[in-house]
Formats: sequence, C-alpha cells, structure tokens
Amino acid sequence: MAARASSPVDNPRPPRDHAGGMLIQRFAVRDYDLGLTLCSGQAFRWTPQDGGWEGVVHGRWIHLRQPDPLTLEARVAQTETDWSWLTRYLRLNDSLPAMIETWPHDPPLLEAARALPGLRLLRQDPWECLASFILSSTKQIVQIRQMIGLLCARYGTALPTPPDHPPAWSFPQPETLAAASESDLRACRLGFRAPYLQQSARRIARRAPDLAGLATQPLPEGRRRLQELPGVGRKIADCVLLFACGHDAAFPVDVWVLRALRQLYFPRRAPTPARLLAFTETHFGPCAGLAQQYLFEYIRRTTALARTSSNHGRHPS
DNA sequence: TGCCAGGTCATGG
DNA sequence: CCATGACATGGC
Repeated sequence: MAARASSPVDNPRPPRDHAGGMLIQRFAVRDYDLGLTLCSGQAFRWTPQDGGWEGVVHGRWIHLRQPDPLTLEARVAQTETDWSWLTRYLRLNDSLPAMIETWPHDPPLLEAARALPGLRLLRQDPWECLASFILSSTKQIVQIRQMIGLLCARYGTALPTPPDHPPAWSFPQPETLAAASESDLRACRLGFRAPYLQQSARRIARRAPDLAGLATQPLPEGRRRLQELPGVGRKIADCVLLFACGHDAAFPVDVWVLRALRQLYFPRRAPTPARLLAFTETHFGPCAGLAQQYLFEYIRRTTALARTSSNHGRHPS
C-alpha cells in the first residue's frame, strides 16, 4: 500500500461561501508537480487552460492549477463542501519520498527520479480507466484523447460549467456504451477496438466482473478477472489496477517501458518476455507501478529529445 | 507516401 | 513458451 504523510494536507479557506460550500479550494502539497502528473499518459481528458488544466473528475467539471510549488488550487462549477473525491483522485495524502524510498537503489531509477521530481500516480475511476485503455492499443496518445473526446460528446451527459464556459461531458456509463451499436461506436473512430469496448461495457454493466471489488482483491486475482474481458490483456489489466484500483505493485509494460527496460537494465541482450515479466514482478518492490511511471516518462522524454536534436523523424533502434 | 502508434488475439513452430 | 501478422485510423 502507499505510504501516508504524517500530517493532513487539506487546508480549508473560505474564498466563496454561498450555500455552505466553496467554488474554489486550495490544498497544501509537497513533492507534487501537477502538470507533469496530469500529462504523463495516465489520464486522457486534461487540457491546458488559463495557466492550469481543466477536466472532469467524479462527474464534476474542474479547473486545477498550481500557483506555487506548495499549493494546488481547484475551481468547480457548483459549491462543494466535501472535497474527498478530489484528494482521492490526486492522491494528495501519499508521501512521494516514502514511496520512492521503497525502490531498489539502481542507477536508472535514481536518474529518472532526479529528472522528474513531483511525478505522481492518480487514482481514477475504474470504468473510465478501463475503457480508455481498451481504446489505447496501437494508438498514439493524441489519438486516444480524440477517441475519448468523441465518445464523451456523443454518449456522455452535459455537466454544469461556469457561466459562458463551453459544455463539458461526463464519461459515458457502461450501460450507455453497452446499448450502443458497434457501427455507432466505430463512428467515434474506434476502429477494431469498437467491439472490444462494447462487449466489455456489457460485461461491466452486469458486474462481471465488479470493478469496485478489484481494489480489495489480491493483485493476481484482479489480473485474472480483468483479462477475461475482450480486448484486455496483461498490460491493460495492470493499467486499471495501478491507475484506478490502488494496486501500487502493478507494472504495465507497454512498448515504451519495454524499451526502457531493455535499454537501461538489459543493454547487452534482450530477455525473453517471460523472464522480463518475472524481473518486473520481483525487482521493483511494492511501489513498482510508480517506478514504471517514471521509466515511461523518462524514456519518452529522452527519446523525443534524441529525435528533435538529431532532426530525423525515424525511431531509435 | 508510407510507417508507426501506452496491445490483444489467433495461429503455427 | 515464443514469434508473427491482422486489426482501423490518422499524424507526421
């Protein structure tokens, strides 16, 4: 489980108070880079706006920004008294240094941690996370965001936004997507992922499996349950368990993490897939998933830099 | 223009 | 087990 900070971070102030609630709330934070975290490929619905990012969390439109390193500021459309949904989503009560301390002290992780201070894991809604990553296969992040945007605009419900602000949509319920036709889903540019999403939505709508139960089940059992869904293999199962269910030992291996592992840990020869999987399960410890997020972001940045500076559109090795 | 993208699945050594 | 190709679609 994640380490907990010793002191509470909630820091209530009264910037607005109409009905006993507030439209703006500040949170004291340490070791938190909001922009890096929201844009690190875990979540797909955040867009830059007014020096911060706007998105939808827990069925609410929200604007987040970090006016200084020790402060997060949240703005919502309707007064709010209980902000626990947001502290949970942002995992504000985690201690990042305590989690990093559980890692093995190897050069790649030391370098990634140094290069990406304040990168955190989020705790997202399991269904939105599952559906999003079902759509992620062999797609670039910009295209994943586009597919999800189309789905939300077509099948989501309008959410309250500030005056004169364009509409925002909820992420579609599993029941809604289960009732959609495959051709309508393909119209959202889902391609071959359309039947995977539709059939998985049907299963989730009848609680087979019940996503809410995954958080309290052992990691291997969660993997088995999720991988029974069409279009869900080991990688997507681990994404859901890590990004939405609090299983910090889950370790999704995608093409980027595979590249990082080969390049940083096995530069001489590439292990077989089974050996590599065994390595990820034993080497990184109880907070392996956070290590995965650092390796993912680190290798993506260094590869992007290499591409830009060498001025070739081609891929390395 | 063609290649590749936060994979999964079915098939054949 | 392991390797390989199909699967839709769009950006660079």
